[in-house]
Amino acid sequence: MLEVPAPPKSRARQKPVSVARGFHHGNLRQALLDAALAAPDIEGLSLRQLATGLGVTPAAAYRHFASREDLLLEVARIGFTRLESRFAGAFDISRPPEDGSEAKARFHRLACAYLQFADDEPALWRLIFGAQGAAYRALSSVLDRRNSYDYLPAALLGLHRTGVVPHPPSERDALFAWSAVHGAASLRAGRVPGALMPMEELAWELTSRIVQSLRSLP
Amino acid sequence: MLEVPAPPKSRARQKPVSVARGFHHGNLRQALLDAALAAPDIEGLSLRQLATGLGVTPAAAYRHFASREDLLLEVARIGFTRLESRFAGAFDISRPPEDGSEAKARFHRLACAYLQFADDEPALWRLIFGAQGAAYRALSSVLDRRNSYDYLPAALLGLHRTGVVPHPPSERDALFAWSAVHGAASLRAGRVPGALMPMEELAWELTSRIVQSLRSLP
DNA sequence: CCACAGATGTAAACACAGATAACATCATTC
DNA sequence: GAATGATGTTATCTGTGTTTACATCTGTGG
Repeated sequence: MLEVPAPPKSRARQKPVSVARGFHHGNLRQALLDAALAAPDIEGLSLRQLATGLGVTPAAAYRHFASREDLLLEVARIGFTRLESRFAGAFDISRPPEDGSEAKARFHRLACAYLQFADDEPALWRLIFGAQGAAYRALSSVLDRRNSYDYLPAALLGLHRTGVVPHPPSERDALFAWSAVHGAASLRAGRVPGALMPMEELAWELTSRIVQSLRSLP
Repeated sequence: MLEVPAPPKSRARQKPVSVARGFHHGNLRQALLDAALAAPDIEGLSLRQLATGLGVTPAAAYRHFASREDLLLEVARIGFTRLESRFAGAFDISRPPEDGSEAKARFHRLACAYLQFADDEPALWRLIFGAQGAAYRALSSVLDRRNSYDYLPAALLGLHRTGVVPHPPSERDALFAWSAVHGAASLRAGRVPGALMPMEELAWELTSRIVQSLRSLP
């Protein structure tokens, strides 16, 4: 439920990321979300600090969120859409790749998007996938995951259509690919020494090995 | 506040997992650790509940642990050694595999141990690897990781020595294998639908694909 | 134009958490 | 058999999530 961008009546405010209308605060909901998104440790933040940090009473937050958990879930939802938009930037899912080289490049860019998200927004990554992916699971039932879940199969399908991989991709192929990339991102987020090489190099290692494994299996 | 079920004087105690000496409580430290290990959500538990649940004052816990975080770190350390002992059960690292079939079986059992740990002790798994693996990283500097870090390289080396894989295993080979298995375990812990097949089958999928990828790379 | 209604924020309070300090008690040891 | 140190208790402090009652602002209809 975003209410943002259009002032209903008069009022000529330029928006400094949040404040829009001329309410008591000027939509606090978005300000709370923004502050949470900017926190270095989203899961660890307190509603009270968040509220008082915005010059507002703790109880005010409860006009916009049912609970702290509810706020965090909304933040996770935003984080998820950011990840999705990175996927969308990796390649255009509606246009098939021209040749094998482009198909491999798409797969590589998709892995890069995943890894780069973990690098760029570690707090969001932890919120979504950390702690057994509680937020992730809670979202899965609500979110239409179609978008984000379709990029990996599409990338693998592209590899097959362009002749890089002989067999059409199965769900298990996708699971394996996802496991490898997700696991590498997790190890990287956990600062495991071996996973700290330059991101594109890591993505190349992963994708080329995954492709290699897909070439030869039934 | 539960009053202690046991009279505070003499008493020849057999140890029911924890209580040992005839102190006020009889070693509380271990009792706290045991209670924490048995909790369904270790990270979410409170020192107070833990203490009062054992019929003891909250402050008593601070005689044995500097802080809640300290207790959790100790629990994580125990969890890590449990994981290690599962690795040890997968194969004897001091004896090389007889042939390729045994080498592959060792690799498979190692993956099984990893996945089974996540299945059997989800709370410990989350504590160690969840939330960016904070506990895991905190432990890494203290723990002698030699033991647990050596099983995967040993398994890969066995594959090479028995001729399953042509090239000697590099660190990147190990990283890729670890990423795939760790990622699958994470997705499984997060109850991602695709990862919920029977554990041994999943392990087979993973290990055979990893071996496949190792066969053909430089 | 202005009172009303609903949305928004405040003040005060409750229960609970982690943590500390001063005190009590027990087990061991000289 | 007292001294001593490890262990547990009784307050107490601060901070957090959350709720309740009240105050204020905003937009709207008479």
